[in-house]
Amino acid sequence: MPAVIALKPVVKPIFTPMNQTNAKFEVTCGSCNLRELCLPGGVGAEDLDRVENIVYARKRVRRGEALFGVGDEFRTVYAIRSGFFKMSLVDGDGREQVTGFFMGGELLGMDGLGSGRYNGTAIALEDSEVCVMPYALIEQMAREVPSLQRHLHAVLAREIVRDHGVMMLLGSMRAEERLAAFLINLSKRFVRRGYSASDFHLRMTRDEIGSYLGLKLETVSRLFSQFQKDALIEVEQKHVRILDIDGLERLLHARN
Amino acid sequence: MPAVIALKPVVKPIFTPMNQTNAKFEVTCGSCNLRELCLPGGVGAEDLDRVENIVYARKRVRRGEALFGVGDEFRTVYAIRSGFFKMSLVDGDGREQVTGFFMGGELLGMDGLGSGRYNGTAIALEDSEVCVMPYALIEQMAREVPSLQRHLHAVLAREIVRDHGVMMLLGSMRAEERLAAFLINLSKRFVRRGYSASDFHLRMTRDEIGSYLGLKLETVSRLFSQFQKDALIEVEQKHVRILDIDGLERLLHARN
DNA sequence: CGTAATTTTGACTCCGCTCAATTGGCGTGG
DNA sequence: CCACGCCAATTGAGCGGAGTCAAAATTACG
Repeated sequence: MPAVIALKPVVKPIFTPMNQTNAKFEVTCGSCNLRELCLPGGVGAEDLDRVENIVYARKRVRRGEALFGVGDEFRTVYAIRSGFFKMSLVDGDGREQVTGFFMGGELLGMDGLGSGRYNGTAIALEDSEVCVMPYALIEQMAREVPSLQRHLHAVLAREIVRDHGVMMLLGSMRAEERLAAFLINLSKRFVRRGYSASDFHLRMTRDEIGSYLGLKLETVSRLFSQFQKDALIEVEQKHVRILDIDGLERLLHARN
Repeated sequence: MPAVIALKPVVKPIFTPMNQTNAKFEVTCGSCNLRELCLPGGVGAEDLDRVENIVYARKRVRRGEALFGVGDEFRTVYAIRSGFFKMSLVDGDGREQVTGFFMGGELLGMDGLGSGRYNGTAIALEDSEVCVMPYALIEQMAREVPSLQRHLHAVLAREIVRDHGVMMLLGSMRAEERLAAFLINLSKRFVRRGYSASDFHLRMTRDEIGSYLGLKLETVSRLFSQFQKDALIEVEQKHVRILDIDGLERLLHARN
């Protein structure tokens, strides 16, 4: 604890609270129901009170707003407390690529760590709240708490593994397989957070889904219609109900 | 130093030298010309002699052999001392996806860190030599040497950024743009290692290039032929000479 | 309540895939 | 050393899946 307190002054002046009430937190990591999914994942109770001090502030991000943008100086990592985000890249020619969708307990901004600047833009797809964790504090704490260090590495590695999965999806699946994989993935992640596995609200547009899956929005829309015709799902705008998850799985694993 | 020595016995029994002479290293990190690209990248001279102890052994891998395979227990990270590797994934249906090609100074195996098992297979595309670095040692040393910790994180983050680049490539580029991007990327990496930017030997097959780029081998072959017809490159089997790098760049950034 | 944004659907096109045949390299063994 | 066989690469012909362009329908939002 003392070491952390000692470090804070160094970091503090940099982080001027941007727009919101963040002084005292109603919820600490210890009582946060997303803890297991989040950065303090593998940290035992004995170290948790120290690790909690990593959370420097809370920040609200309104739907449509950017949490950070490409090229912004990297200083902090964000944990999603509530809400939903997309991460995207734009190359020199204005081409957008959505690299992922993120929900409660997941971490944003770690890719900035390589170059000192965020490599992509994080945009809230609904009103959200994040925990602000200065990287300097994480670094410091990771040295002192091995379980945190281990978990931090695991989180980074898991992001790499996830990306490889997306590469496989983009590199070797057909359009309908991609959408099936996408729906199954969303379903699983909702379940882990206590929501329905079969009934959920898409927070992103067809265009954003298409960008993520390497398809055009028209193709995504057609596939939704076709899945509905095949009694795999029910879609009404952004509301999706999965009727036949096994059917989706079969579609996904169908050789050819 | 004492701490490291103390740790070694714990780890040692696990790592029985597999097939090669690895007792004494002719080359240490300090005198390795790939150091800047490698794990000890940002580590100053004062800490280098300690960090060097991370390299537990050297290992030779013959062309075609696997350095590790999917599902193998994760214990070590490998740094490529010489040679060339491909990393690939196979999903349940036998579908292969090449997730990357790796050369001198680059790290292999870090994705295993998330789950305790390697997530993909690393196969040597030419006779190669790697430095074997037990993760337990890296972890330990990262706690003691902040510059190593920082660099380790940076390396992980850069892999994520790289993967996002590939996602953009797969998700929103046309075939010829993909191949142009691929050639430009290879060229840059060869240059950093002191090889020719314009004249190199592809160590992978058309099929492997295709897998990486989300294309079929026939398409890759046709594109090589077309690039040659357009006087952008000269190809003869695995030998490539870039004649017009600007032309390739233009092709890459041509909107539509 | 009106305007903009998103989604759906249709018709047509074209890029990259499939299938197939041929050529070329390279290592192995007679 | 050459012939054989195997694997990699090239090239062609034809096809089909996803993209493009366009218009209409529905919804979201100020």
